[in-house]
Amino acid sequence: MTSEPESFLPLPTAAFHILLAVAAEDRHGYAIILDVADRTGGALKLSPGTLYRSIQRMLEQGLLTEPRQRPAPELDDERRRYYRITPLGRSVAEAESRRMAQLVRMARNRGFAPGRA
Amino acid sequence: MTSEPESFLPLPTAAFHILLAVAAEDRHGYAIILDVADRTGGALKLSPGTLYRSIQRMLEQGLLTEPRQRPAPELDDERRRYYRITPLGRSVAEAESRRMAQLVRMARNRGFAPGRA
DNA sequence: TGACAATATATCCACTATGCATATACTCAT
DNA sequence: ATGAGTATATGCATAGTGGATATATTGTCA
Repeated sequence: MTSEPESFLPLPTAAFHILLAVAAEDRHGYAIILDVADRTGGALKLSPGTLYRSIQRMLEQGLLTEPRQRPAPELDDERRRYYRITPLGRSVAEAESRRMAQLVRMARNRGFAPGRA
Repeated sequence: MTSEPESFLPLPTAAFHILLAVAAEDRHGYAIILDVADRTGGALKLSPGTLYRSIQRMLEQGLLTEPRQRPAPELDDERRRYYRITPLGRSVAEAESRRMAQLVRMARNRGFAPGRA
């Protein structure tokens, strides 16, 4: 069995935001908090409890990996732990995107003025 | 204070599907289960535990009401309890639609091919 | 007729996800 | 040197969910 991306759906809000944060480049935990707050205009501030527990779970599930490579020492902060999205993480994020897009379409059909996505 | 629709976000998956189910017409619990299963092509089957507890919560929150009026006796099933969306429920569903549409847009920007919503 | 599936609502238990508080420790600006 | 900011981690309480179970009625069909 290939661990169907669909079996992870619906993805917890925090997990989806974390995947969005590391989509383009590796990021460490605190940088993820900042990225999410920034992207949502401050509407979603991940609490440390949610963030670090979500990351732990996602590492176990294989949605994230922790690359052993560190940035150049003069740019590094030893406290940081960096995270990278896996191919599975990418498929899951795509599946969740499709699920939500479909939900928005349903909402439009039922008269909840969507403001086209 | 007017009970900001945004304070309900993110809406639990079940709650959003329930609001979609009663958007156009009053429905009873079991009919909601069927509507959700039908709309999602069987992907989401609300369990009784989730459905009836969600409904209870949503009644308390003022997202749903239970109209006292029963269907004509010859069409009625006395066991049924019908639910209707409230104006607040409608605003909350609209706010959640906007939140999800925005999330889909973010996903597209970060390269998670969305299939336009 | 008798059995079984479907309709209909409700509660119990266990687990997951989340927020808030707390803890630790280092860095940076004033 | 004081405090804000950076950075990760855990403890505790609560909310949301699924699955099992319970109860009772209705419909199918062999």
